Amino acid sequence: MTPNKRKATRADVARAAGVSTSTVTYALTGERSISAETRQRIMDAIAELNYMPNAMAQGLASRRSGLIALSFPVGERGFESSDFEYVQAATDVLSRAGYQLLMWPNPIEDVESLQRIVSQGLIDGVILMEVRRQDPRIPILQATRTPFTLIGRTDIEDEFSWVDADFSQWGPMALEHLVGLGHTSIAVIGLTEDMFTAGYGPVVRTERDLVTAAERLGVHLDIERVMPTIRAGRESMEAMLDSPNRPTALIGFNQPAVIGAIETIFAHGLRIPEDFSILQLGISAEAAESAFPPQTSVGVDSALLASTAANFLADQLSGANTQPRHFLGDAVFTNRGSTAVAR
Amino acid sequence: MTPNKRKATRADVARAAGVSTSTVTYALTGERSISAETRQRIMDAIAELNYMPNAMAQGLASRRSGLIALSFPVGERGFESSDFEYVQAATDVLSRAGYQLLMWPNPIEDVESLQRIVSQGLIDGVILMEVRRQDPRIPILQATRTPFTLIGRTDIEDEFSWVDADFSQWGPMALEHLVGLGHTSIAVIGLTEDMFTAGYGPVVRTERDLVTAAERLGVHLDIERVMPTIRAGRESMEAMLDSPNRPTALIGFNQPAVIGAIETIFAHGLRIPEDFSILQLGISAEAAESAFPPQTSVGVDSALLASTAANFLADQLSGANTQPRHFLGDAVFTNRGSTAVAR
DNA sequence: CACTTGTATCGACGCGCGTCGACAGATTCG
DNA sequence: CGAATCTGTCGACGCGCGTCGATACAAGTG
Repeated sequence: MTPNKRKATRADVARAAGVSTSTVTYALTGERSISAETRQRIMDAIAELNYMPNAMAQGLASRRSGLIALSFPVGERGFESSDFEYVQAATDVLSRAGYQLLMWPNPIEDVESLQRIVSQGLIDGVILMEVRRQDPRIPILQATRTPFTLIGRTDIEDEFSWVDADFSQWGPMALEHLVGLGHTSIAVIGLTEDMFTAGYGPVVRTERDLVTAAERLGVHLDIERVMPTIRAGRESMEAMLDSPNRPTALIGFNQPAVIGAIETIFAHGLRIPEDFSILQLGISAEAAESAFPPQTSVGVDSALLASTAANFLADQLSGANTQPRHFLGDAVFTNRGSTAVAR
Repeated sequence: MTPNKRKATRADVARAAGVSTSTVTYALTGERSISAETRQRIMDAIAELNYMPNAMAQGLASRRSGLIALSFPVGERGFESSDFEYVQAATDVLSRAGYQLLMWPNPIEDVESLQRIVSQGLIDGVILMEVRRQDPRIPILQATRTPFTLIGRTDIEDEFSWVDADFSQWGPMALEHLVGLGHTSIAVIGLTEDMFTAGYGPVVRTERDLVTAAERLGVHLDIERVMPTIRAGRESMEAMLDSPNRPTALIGFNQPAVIGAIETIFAHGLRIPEDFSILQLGISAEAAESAFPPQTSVGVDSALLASTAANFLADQLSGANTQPRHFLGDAVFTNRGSTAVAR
């Protein structure tokens, strides 16, 4: 309550407690043993003076900032609401481990900025989102010896710690659900090929696994690769509804396009799910629930991925675990009522 | 390319350039005049050594960290996708001004954590989101003399810098659009009263202004205050569709509830917008466009709000402007086709 | 009892930078 | 032409903390 002009420093506490400044530090960090009564005197002085260690000075002396950057490039596809689930989950874990999260929404290509911020010693570690098969951010982090963890995978999988969805489960799980409802001709709205190759590898396998599962289950698949726009989705669905082997269900792996597809389905006088079933892959819970109708989905628990990644990084920084670690998140099926028995 | 063990420091640069360390600093900051040739020698040495000032040391010496915290409490209503628009816009402005954005998703009530982080001297300023009429975060920031700017308003408006939507425009603008289309009985799905009073004042006025505008325009308003859930929205709309003075249009100020309302409208065999018009207030562009059908809306340019707030704070920190500043963002009408002429 | 081990504390130094006072030389002014 | 001012540079110090070696003393060891 007394209006101190200056913030209390370690020296003030030492003076008030009648000890030396290093003793204050040891009482706080526990790096060396301190008698109970001395510690108590120090704690009293700290409470009295409202002392709080200066983060900058700690960082300078200890060479650790307590800051972790989260690189989530906004890129061409913009935000999805699931991105926030990542941020939230990572923040929770990291703040419990004593770290703060720094936002880093710069594009993947903006390597100079990344270079700058890690060279400044401002950051103890980095979590990378939207990882590409060959990601330009990684060489920089390696060169500066900055610990990092990926949410996603690169072409080289073994050298770094990463977490990712187990995409191989998505196709089979989605198909089995629809086939179980009696669908035999199923449309797939995926992404254009260049977005796959520019993007990252495991996603490509999703489609391959879809085809394999379709052959095994003996159903017909009509795979369309469309741009992630509402318009492209409309046109694509229009074509499929006019085709001879007209599908009765849709697996979507491209949110904007699926929105267009839904419009087209309604425009044809079809009801969802009575006349046409929809199942989306990798859609966030929020988006799935606020759509009309709410979308049944197969995806991953993104909060789990993010918190696992955060834990990997925290362990690495504390020295608890230096080896690269990997985590594949199981596919999660959520029925929200947008699929039904085939007519 | 040479594998330096240690990071280059200011002393290394000084040695390489044959000057003193302080001269290096002055060459970098421009605080004192430096001859062109000396500056060039220093710049060469910097490039050669790949020198980058240490952020912690700079922070310690200058008492400024270059970090700005963004407090966006997640609270009971969770994320909206528009939240990301704020983050993105604020980051852009601040990074241009040389600041980094720190995420601070802790709840409003978690004042000890806030207290801690600002007392540590880790943060130069704070941007507050989800501001309440009496916000517990503000006294803490004042006590620690931490500059801050609000996105939203408190009961006391004049003492702090803030930016906010001009809610008073929303109701009239929405109503005039609908009345212009011939609607005379209009439903309103708003928030429950306790969420208003717990929340912040200006929102309350939105509703008052709606009523005033309705009287002026001579139309009938059916205002429902419902919980922000899909279920509550269904029930509310169900009741309104059964009422004698059945509305032909809906003004929504409660996204989850409107989703439920839309389901109900479809369930009654009504088409949007042919049989029933919908206009939403304060919905983010992303949410409005990914809804079915895309939602015509009246709201605010949230990116503009956020970047204005960021500019206010940056100016305050640079000493360019110490006075509190205010900004009211004009209402923005976006026609996405969910309204039509009344039948 | 002499010696090692352990406990509790102090003092000095370094982390890398910003800033202030001092100073030599060049320039301007009356 | 001497004094005042300006330009360019140096050296020393402080920011607040972590850490290491030294020290004084108590407790355990043979």
